[in-house]
Amino acid sequence: MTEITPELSIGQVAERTGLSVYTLRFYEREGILPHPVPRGHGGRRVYREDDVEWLQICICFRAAGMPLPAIRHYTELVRAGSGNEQERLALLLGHRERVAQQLAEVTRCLDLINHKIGIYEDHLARGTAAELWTGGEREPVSG
Amino acid sequence: MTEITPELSIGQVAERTGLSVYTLRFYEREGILPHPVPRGHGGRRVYREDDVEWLQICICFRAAGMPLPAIRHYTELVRAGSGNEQERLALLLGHRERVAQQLAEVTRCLDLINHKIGIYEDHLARGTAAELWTGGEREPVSG
DNA sequence: CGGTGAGCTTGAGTACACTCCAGCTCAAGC
DNA sequence: GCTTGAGCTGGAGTGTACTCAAGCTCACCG
Repeated sequence: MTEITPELSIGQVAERTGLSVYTLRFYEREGILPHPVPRGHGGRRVYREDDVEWLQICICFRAAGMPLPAIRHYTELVRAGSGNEQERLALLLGHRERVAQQLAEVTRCLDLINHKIGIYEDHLARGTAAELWTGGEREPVSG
Repeated sequence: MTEITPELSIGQVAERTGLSVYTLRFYEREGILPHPVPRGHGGRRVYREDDVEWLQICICFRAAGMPLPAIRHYTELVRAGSGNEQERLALLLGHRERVAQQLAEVTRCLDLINHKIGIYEDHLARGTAAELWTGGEREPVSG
């Protein structure tokens, strides 16, 4: 199914994920990967495409504000194998709620920024910029 | 226009904004407020509703991942008065881009979580949970 | 066979954003 | 008049998530 390249060095994983090699080693120490990365010649880490995919999920979780301990917790559940799917589901549901909240917050912020940008563009266009602080600047909040 | 309460203590501002008094003092030190907070009897900070509004904007910016130095920069432009509206606009436009990116990322993450939740709910409903890791777990990434 | 480059480990250092402590001042209540 | 509570200052401490340093091993290249 897959093309080739079953094995990846830490440098290649860094390149693919955008994480630094430092961070990859750090994540391994932190138990963020569902299994210890096997070592090849000279003790070098040997990653596989699976690991890159997993890391991309983790990156996504991180981007949504999931702290490393929570990711580790999820990882541990997966590592423990089947039998705890309820728990995994609960964890995901909880996280979904937090992400949805964050999404709402960020959206609200974007609205605010757009509103402010509109005011600045408007006033700059007609040269009434001097009144921005006492007039327009406060508008987004109070109204 | 406003009801009453033209003056607020740091404790009241903390209550209204959800920030701690520590954070409020910290933000002042960091130059996050557009003017030094005046002091009343016994050197106590005297805030006004304006400040609460400004802080709420800052909280919004923070929630969208704007670092404190960037907020300070914006604050400084506002503090400097009129004449730098182009710069403020540029700053806002730049920040909007970052926020939009973050929004896309968080949305993508929410999709991923929803996808995973769907898989777990599905499999739990029909008792095929044992195959999740080798089957469903990787699906959200590879497909 | 010496240098370069990628990787290894342990452990320390950094950046950011708070968070708290010690020791102080007031004002009000009992 | 003493305690309590809210606030003050300067500076130290904390938690999170990296990030880097020192000193090492290999494999490869000229």
